[in-house]
Amino acid sequence: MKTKSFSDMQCSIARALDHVGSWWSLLIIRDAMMGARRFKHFQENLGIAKNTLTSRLTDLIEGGIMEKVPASDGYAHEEYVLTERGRELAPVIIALAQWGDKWVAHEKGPSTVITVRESGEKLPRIWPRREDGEPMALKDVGMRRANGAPQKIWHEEKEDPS
Amino acid sequence: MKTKSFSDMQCSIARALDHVGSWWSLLIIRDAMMGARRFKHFQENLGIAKNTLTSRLTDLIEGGIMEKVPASDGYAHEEYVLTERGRELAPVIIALAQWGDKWVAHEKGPSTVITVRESGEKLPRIWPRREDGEPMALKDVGMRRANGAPQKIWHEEKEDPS
DNA sequence: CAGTATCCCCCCTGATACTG
DNA sequence: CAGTATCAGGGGGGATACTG
Repeated sequence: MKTKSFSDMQCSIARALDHVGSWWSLLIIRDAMMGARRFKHFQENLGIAKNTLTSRLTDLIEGGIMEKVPASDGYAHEEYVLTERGRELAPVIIALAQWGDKWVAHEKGPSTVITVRESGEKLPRIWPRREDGEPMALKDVGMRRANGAPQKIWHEEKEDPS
Repeated sequence: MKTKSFSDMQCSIARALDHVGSWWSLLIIRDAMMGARRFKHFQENLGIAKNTLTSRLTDLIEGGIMEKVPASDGYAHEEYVLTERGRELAPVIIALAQWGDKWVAHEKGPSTVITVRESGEKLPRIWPRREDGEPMALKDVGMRRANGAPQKIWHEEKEDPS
């Protein structure tokens, strides 16, 4: 995602997107979260071209999201594992998966199943909550631009004709 | 995001990504959530080319994420608003914003502030939780491929040499 | 103001062949 | 197996000019 890098935007979302890079990145991260560690695994499971995979992995490493480590089994090859920064993308992945499940499910059903590991139950929907832990209605979530950033039109209510 | 559409993958995440389209889509959705409704608003705030914006908006409408409605103020122009399907992308947006805030913040601080509207407090971190509502450690979240889908390497523990 | 129409560029991606 | 190198394409994106 170049041509107009998002990284200089003073917006957490844009900056996050800039780091995550391209769509492949999310899928690579997803696979890594499911246990993929080796080049071959990513390549086979994603059906991605090798050079593209190399490129994406490099980006992810430069972004501090993954890192290259010696093989866990003592073999010569190296492996790719998520850093903490990368692992903390889990809420993004989960939110995407749950949205996809609900709104654009495949006819054969979801392929990625996210669970509470100990109980084996499906993970409850990830959702904004109040301080007390209660899930809240989306309309009760406020989003606005902060002080420093240019405030243009909006701000809470939208009924201004501009 | 073509060349290899993700939509035929039996993976909720890939399918979600396919619908959301390109990175611009997320930023458009973000702006819509903050109250932007008019072509001009999106264009000015995002600094996106007009034809590109048209293209992205069209995609979002075709994907059922936004819809075109008559202007709320009675003017001739039309406006773009999120559908329920689109609004439910909020967890994705929020997760991205919070990740960006934490890991790749702009030196001037975050520009997008997400709050609990009534209290005005910063929204608690969106995070996977158990059935009882307690937030859980990421390592306790399970991700695996479902029955129908090809199960390759992973599955819970990763210590298999393949 | 809200687009549409052109033109062009360039990055992402894929395919193939090659190397340690 | 894990990449790197090279070549080619396609689409997303930008700039500008034009229209209702």
